[in-house]
Amino acid sequence: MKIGAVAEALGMPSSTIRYYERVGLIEPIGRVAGRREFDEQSILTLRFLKLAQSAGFALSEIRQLLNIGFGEERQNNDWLVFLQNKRIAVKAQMEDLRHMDEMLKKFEGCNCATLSECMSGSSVK
Amino acid sequence: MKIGAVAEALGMPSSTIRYYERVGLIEPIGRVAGRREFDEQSILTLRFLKLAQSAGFALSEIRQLLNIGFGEERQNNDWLVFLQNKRIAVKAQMEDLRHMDEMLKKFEGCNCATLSECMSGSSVK
DNA sequence: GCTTGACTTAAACCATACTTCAACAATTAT
DNA sequence: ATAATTGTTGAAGTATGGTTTAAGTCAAGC
Repeated sequence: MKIGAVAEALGMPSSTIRYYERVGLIEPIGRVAGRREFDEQSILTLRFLKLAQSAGFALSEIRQLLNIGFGEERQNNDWLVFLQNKRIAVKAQMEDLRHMDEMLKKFEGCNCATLSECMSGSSVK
Repeated sequence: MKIGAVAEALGMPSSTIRYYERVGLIEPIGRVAGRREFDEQSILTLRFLKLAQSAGFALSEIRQLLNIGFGEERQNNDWLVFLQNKRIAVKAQMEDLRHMDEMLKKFEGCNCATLSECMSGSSVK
């Protein structure tokens, strides 16, 4: 699959994909006559990148996930610690969002004249 | 309460608070002898700002929440639509995070040699 | 043989969110 | 009283993150 098709399929510009390769987020893509030829694996990695990004991960974090995740480093427990910390961060983020949603819900239903009134009211801490 | 004390209390630099006022995120703070004097209301707004921010809202979104939330515009239903959209976005974000957490959990427990293997496996779509 | 898509590297761009500066004024501590 | 601290302004600068573009070349397919 050539870069244009991949870009189309994943909904990201080719330039971005080239950039990801350039900065080492994805493995160097094999060339056929100088053109990148993507296999399932690299496309999956790009898909993962997109998902992780939309979940709020920075490219630098995704890089860590991709780099230290598979291979020899897997044996030591840095990886495990890293993952656990990430999961804690994800849960904290979800907690923030839950809290925010509660607040929005309160806003939706209330008749407060000011934000302060709303925030100091019962259901929003 | 003066800016230094507020900054201290909320854990944000004074410069940031001045910036928020400058760009209109918070109401102009009344001055006493040229110095800002913060009341409960403005401190609550700052608190809200911090919370919303940690929940992943951009300042531009927070601005909308603060600007169109209270006052006459409250009467029309733009506000309601806006809130509903925000809540949908929040839920979508939570969904992404849930998905990400599932993936991280999978990584934690698996022995896959590659990310692709891991991602194409059973529990991660 | 020309359009289309891809290639390279370096530099440019855009957005977000602050932060710093200079120069001066008011407050507070000694 | 005077020195140290804290505050004021507006404008410009910085940091980070993530692309995107420019300029020039190359190869493939119609």
